Amino acid sequence: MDIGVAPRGVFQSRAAAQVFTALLSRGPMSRVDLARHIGLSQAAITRAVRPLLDDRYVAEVPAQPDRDARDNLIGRPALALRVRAERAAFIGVKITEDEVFAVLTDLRAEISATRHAPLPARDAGAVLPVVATVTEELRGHLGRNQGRLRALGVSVSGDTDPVTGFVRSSSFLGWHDVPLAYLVQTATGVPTTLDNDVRALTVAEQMFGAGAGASSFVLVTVGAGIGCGIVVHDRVIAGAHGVAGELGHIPIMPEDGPQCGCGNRGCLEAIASDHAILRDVRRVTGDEGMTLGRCLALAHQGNTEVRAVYARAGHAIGLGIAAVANLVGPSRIILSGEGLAAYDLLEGQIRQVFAEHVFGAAADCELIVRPLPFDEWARGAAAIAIQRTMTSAA
Amino acid sequence: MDIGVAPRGVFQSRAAAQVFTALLSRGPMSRVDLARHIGLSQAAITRAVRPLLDDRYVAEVPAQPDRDARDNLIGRPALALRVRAERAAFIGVKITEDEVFAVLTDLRAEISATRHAPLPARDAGAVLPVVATVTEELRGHLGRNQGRLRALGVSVSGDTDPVTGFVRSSSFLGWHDVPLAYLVQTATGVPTTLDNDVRALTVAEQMFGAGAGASSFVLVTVGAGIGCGIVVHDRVIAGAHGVAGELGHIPIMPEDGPQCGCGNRGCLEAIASDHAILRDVRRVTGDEGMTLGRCLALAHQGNTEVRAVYARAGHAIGLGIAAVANLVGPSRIILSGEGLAAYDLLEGQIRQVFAEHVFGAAADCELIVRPLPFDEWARGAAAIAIQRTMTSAA
DNA sequence: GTTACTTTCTTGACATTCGCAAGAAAGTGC
DNA sequence: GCACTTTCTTGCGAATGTCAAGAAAGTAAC
Repeated sequence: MDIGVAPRGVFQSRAAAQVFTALLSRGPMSRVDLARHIGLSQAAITRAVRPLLDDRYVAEVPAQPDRDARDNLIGRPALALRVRAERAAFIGVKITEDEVFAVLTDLRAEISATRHAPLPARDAGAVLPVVATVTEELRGHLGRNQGRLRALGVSVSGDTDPVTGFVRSSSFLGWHDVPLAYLVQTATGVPTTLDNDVRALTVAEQMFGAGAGASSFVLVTVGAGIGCGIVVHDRVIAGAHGVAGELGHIPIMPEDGPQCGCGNRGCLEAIASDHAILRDVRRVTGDEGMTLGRCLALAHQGNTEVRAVYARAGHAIGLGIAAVANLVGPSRIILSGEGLAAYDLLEGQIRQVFAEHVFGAAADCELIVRPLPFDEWARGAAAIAIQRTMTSAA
Repeated sequence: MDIGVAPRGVFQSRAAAQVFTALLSRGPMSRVDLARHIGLSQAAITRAVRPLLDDRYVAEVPAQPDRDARDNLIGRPALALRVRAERAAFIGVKITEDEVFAVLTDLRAEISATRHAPLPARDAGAVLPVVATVTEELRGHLGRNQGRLRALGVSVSGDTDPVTGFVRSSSFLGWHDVPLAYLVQTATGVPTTLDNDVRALTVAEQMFGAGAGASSFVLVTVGAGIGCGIVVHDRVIAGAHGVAGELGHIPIMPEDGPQCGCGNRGCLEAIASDHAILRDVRRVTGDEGMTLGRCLALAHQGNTEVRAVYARAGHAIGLGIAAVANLVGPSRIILSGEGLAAYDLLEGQIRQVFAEHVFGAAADCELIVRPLPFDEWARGAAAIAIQRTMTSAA
């Protein structure tokens, strides 16, 4: 029932917020293009843009050359509007089970500094000082032409409530009902937003990445777990009860598949996560000291049994994304992961199985592979903070 | 990019359309309740309601007794507003491979007359006269206190384009690029809208059925095929390329499952559709003359092998809806089907397997079983016509 | 019965926002 | 310098919505 509510964020009018969002995710544009794009008249755009110029959130740039048609040379040259990305700074923090990744970004979520720090323990008492420290360090990197630090976004895996800022439960961290946003805010003094890590990454891709411009797309992350963010009708699906995109736990081999941490057999995550691959390679090689890095090396050396493990994983992922594609019919699927080194081993299988099992016109969806290292996850948290601060009613 | 466009349908203002829609799907309400519900001020509601009263689309009714609290006795009694369902009439037509089902309905999609007619052949030339005939017969049932016939909705299975009114392809009917809406409109003289049959049924459930009030839900239909309509963010997912909700073709037993018509192995539809069940029962009984009715009878008599066939189908459906639930996290799942007689055989397995494989809080979603006979499918087509006519910009 | 009280509904004044249309601005091409 | 084209701006009116005051319609108490 959000018809009529105008998400305006820090801006005076809803139109201004729309203009700003369009410029953020689609890049510099003239007022005419903005009008076409947003569906308002040029007059409305002119009026909406003025306060953005006054507040120095956007600037006019002469024009883009626009190499193709020379049509563009006749008539009054357009002035493009671009976001002044340096106008504000944000920090994004992704908390994993053993490490904290933090980035300092501008308004466009471009990273200007990064910090990693190991976690001595997983409880909130141990995590908070680390977050406070990296925040303080990143703050030190703020130049004087870099706008003040506006907000901080934190993301963790698990069930989070973005509204109250509580981590309802996070199995990786072993947390239950932790008021993380409040704790981080008091520890750092920076206004803090919290969200699920995959949702944050999805929002980042939607605003600034491969999802920009698509009203529906799916982001799949393969790594320690298997995550999935689904955007439909221009919004991330949140799930009526806070759970959605659990691609990792759809049944792929429910009869005879490996045991999953959730209690079932044959979940995608039990077949294709890093942990599952490591487990299977240890089994086929009999080497209990096996590491992920050596798994990769063996596969690249041509070890048939190890390659078969990766093939099975790729097969399972292909089935999983075919299921998503058949159900939601996205315009794009973005495949990404923390451990990107294995892509060459997985991609062939994934694409082939996907192509086999996707139905009808759903096959027209693009399959994009986009390795997203851990810093990108922290960037996702920053994107959440940007979105919440700049374009959401609060 | 539909921000800002105001779907107003036949009404003057967007607010009026919102009021009408709320009254349609949530039943009679006072102006105060409407204001709370829609998120407008009472003043705005008063103004929006007046033309609806003038045009006799809604009427004031004294009040509902509201049995619970006696709080409601103090203060000025509220006047409830109800839709005058008899104000307009609609016809819904569902075309299957061998029969046409048609219903005459009022504004609330309540059925006042039905017609079935067999199809002599499947080509459009054979279907159109039948549609024209049943339409004319239903028109004859229009009483003089029943408002004039406003629109007609047709639904078929397959890939349809609601905007142009073309059936892009329908494998059941063997049609490709048939301008069905135009053809029906010229054959009957009634403004016609076309949509996919499952999407139509989903809209009907959303407006008038078990999906009313839920901003996300999933409708699963089991029968000749396996269909699925997904509502997220208050809208049916359409799919970027026109395909979505293809639950029937998600891989359940891709390794060793039965062959599906789509070319793959182990699609849900190849395991749990009527046809698949019939095929399997024929195999285990060795009786090639087996019919669906006798399958049911055998199962009810306790035939272990036949019951196992149904159990496998229920198992597969349970896995399928668990996959949907894990991905989109709906607040409800409505299980329905053309052939409802088998529910008692399937439901136990479905619920058990679903409960096993649904992840975390996604398990909080309600699982509602709602047999929907064929007339309800025709009603769905009428609901599409109602929605398109009354509440959509066009 | 009259009066106090509570809630619903209505109405007038005002604010916001947008589109339309006219025109100002800023180029190219001749 | 002039014709032309496209972009941007501005004045005005229409639509829509909120706020606040008050009218309306009942119950409850005296």
